[in-house]
Amino acid sequence: MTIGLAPGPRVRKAVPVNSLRSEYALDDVDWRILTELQRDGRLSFNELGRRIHLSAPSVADRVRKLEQAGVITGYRAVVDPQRAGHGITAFVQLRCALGSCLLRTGRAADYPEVVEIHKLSGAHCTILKLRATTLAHLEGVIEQLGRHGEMHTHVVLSTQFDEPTVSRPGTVDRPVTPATGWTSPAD
Amino acid sequence: MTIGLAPGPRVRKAVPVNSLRSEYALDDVDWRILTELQRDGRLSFNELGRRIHLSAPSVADRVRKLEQAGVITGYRAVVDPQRAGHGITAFVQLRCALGSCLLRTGRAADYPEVVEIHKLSGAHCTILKLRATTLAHLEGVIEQLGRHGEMHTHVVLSTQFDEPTVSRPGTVDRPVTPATGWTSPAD
DNA sequence: ATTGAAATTGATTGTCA
DNA sequence: TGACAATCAATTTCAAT
Repeated sequence: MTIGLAPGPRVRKAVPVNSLRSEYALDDVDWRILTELQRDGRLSFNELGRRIHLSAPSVADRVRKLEQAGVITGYRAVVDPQRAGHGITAFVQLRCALGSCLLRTGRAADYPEVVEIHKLSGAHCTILKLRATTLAHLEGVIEQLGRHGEMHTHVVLSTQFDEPTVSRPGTVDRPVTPATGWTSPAD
Repeated sequence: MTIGLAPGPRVRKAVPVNSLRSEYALDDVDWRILTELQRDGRLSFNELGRRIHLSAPSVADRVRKLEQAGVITGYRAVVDPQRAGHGITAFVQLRCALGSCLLRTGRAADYPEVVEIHKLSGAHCTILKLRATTLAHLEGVIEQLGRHGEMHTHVVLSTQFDEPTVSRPGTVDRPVTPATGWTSPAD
């Protein structure tokens, strides 16, 4: 009963990552949809409508508009890095040498270990989030990256919280998701 | 055709976050499933099986095992923070005062703005990722957080890459997802 | 693990308020 | 815009090979 119940078609495509830079105004209904869909991205229009008290055709329309407006950029399964063999997480701050900035030269995205790249204000121009299988693995990546400039490495000992969910601006309804599934690399 | 095609049932529940600390060994098939499901979390067993050349019942079985093993922890819609009104992202490093460590006292998870909490090695004991609607908003949060210890704030100017996807350890098949939908707070 | 069949559920359409 | 009802299509699941 906990397991899958019923069959039925569901073929909505992942996401046409169309970028319409229109300022889509989100109302209450939109936010309820986003909340539910961030909690369970596989909800059917039927079930979703049931939860937010709206008819299936209506929610379908809303969802499509949210997708086309670029608010919803996709649907994905969330994989626990630990259980998938990527036990090590690290943050790397680096100040790029002018000529060899990682963002321009090395194509940091070429490293599968690089999960995030952000340009920052402050002394260090960039912060990277890395994910590696072992410390040895991490060491290798760090070594490679080191060529792109001065860097500071911070190895994550444990992750207390990691919830990409976007919540409604004026609301403090964080679903209090305890760090389930997130553990120390050493535990 | 780009839009939804066909109807059909799909009621698989979000995720029984059961924590079975069994070392589930992932083989090639598992990784192909994870890859596809991370790309499109709404794939049906049929379509998924079609893509990895496996029968629907088989993939269903696999997926269920991956869920129960805690490898797949959920399915969620991905929302673009920018388009959802959260234009500001920031990293905060803080060294907790012994008595008032954020992780123990303040329940950092109570702040909806706190999206990630990691304990670190190195001088600063913790790194937080924040998400706010405006700089003023961020300022307020920072101020609150400041009571928990010495901290360094880094505001994200732009995000080049943000792909939570977990890739197969030995593989370098990163889908080269350009920073679509990720832009500077100021653009 | 695959193939087949049955049952169920979901998506979509058109119409009305 | 949303709700309702009906049609159609695809999926899930179960059985047996």
